[in-house]
Amino acid sequence: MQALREELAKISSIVTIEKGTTILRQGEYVKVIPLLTSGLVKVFKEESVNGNEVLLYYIKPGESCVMSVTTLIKQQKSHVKAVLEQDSTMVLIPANKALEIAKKFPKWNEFIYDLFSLKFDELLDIIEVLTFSTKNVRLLSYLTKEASLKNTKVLHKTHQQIAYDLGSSREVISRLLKKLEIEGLIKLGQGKITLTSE
Amino acid sequence: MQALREELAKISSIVTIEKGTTILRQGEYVKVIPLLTSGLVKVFKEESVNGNEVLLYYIKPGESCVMSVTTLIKQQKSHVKAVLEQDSTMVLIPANKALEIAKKFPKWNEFIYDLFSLKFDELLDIIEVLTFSTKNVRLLSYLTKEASLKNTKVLHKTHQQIAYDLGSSREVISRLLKKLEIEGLIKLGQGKITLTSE
DNA sequence: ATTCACTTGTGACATTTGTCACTGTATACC
DNA sequence: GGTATACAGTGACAAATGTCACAAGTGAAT
Repeated sequence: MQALREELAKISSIVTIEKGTTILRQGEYVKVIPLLTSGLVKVFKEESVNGNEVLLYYIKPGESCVMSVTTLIKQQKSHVKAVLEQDSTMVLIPANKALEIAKKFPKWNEFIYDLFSLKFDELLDIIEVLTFSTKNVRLLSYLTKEASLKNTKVLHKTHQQIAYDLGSSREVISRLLKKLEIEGLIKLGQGKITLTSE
Repeated sequence: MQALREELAKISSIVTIEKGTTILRQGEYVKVIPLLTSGLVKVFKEESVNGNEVLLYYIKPGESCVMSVTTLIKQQKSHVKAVLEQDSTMVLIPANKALEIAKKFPKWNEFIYDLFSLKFDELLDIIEVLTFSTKNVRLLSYLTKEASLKNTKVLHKTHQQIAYDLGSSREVISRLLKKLEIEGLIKLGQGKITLTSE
């Protein structure tokens, strides 16, 4: 594992990129495999026709972008979009070196498998909720996940932003949030949502 | 690649299992990695509370079950259910040998990565349709995928079966199918749906 | 204190989906 | 032919969601 770290340090570059930057566009080819060391990345699926999008999952520090890995191997265009949610630092592994790494270090494959499994499970959860639940369940699950990720009870988000993440409309989100507030699960403020843990 | 095949032949057993058998249950631990040589396997996600389920994707001949691979590596319970849609033959790779294989044959990892990428994309498609489209789009996409998979224009399915696969109800599916028939996209018969390709 | 931009609330309405309670129709088997 | 049995159609209704058109609130800057 130490050897792997040294090898990566040798062939990779480290960059810091600012919040809001799109580091991977849908339809683009992958040139590097990013390994996040600090910050947070959101991964979206864009609707093929309109410009709408849904949040799929986050990439946290210590994780990489599994989609980069596969699109690299299969030489195909990316089917997702990745945007920095916070200023982030990442190690960039050049595409051509990544395959060698995988061959030389079995640990690397285990790492990737682990990630795949994690993200696969997150997609499964989304599909389950989308299929069997109403939007307020989806919304609540989004809020709690968001809160645990940022490690806070207070989310600084507008209803519109949430609507984008969930592929819904602002009015619907507003109404549902209001309901959740009435149920006592959250407290609403301007551009701010507080989870009331009970 | 030849060496890999020989190695697999040495350590694995081949079995033929009949249609309808559940080869992997949700919550169960994985003991073998199946490699399908003939037949067809459906993979479902079950709702955690009720018994409802959604079809996620199929495993075709030449493919393996990616969920088996990761749940094996991570030693976790399966989050999906796999049922034989047709009588199927498969090579069973013992769990303890699978890791050795992965280390010895880089090709094996590539194979798994490819599969992962494929199935990941299918999940993304489902999420996209669930988020941005109505059920009739989802239904149509289901029917065409089903038809291309079985390589026929005639599907032998009842409305109830389709409802189960999509996690919906029979009445809804019936109504939507009727609409699709009026639009001229399909022709309905008892337990039978014919796609009219134009 | 006023203004302005951003954010949120709201009522009305159309669609979509799910559910219930039936009715009608094929098909196979006797 | 008659009759089960599985399969499909239907009407009525409620709930969920999306959309439109505004109204109202909030907070920062001047």
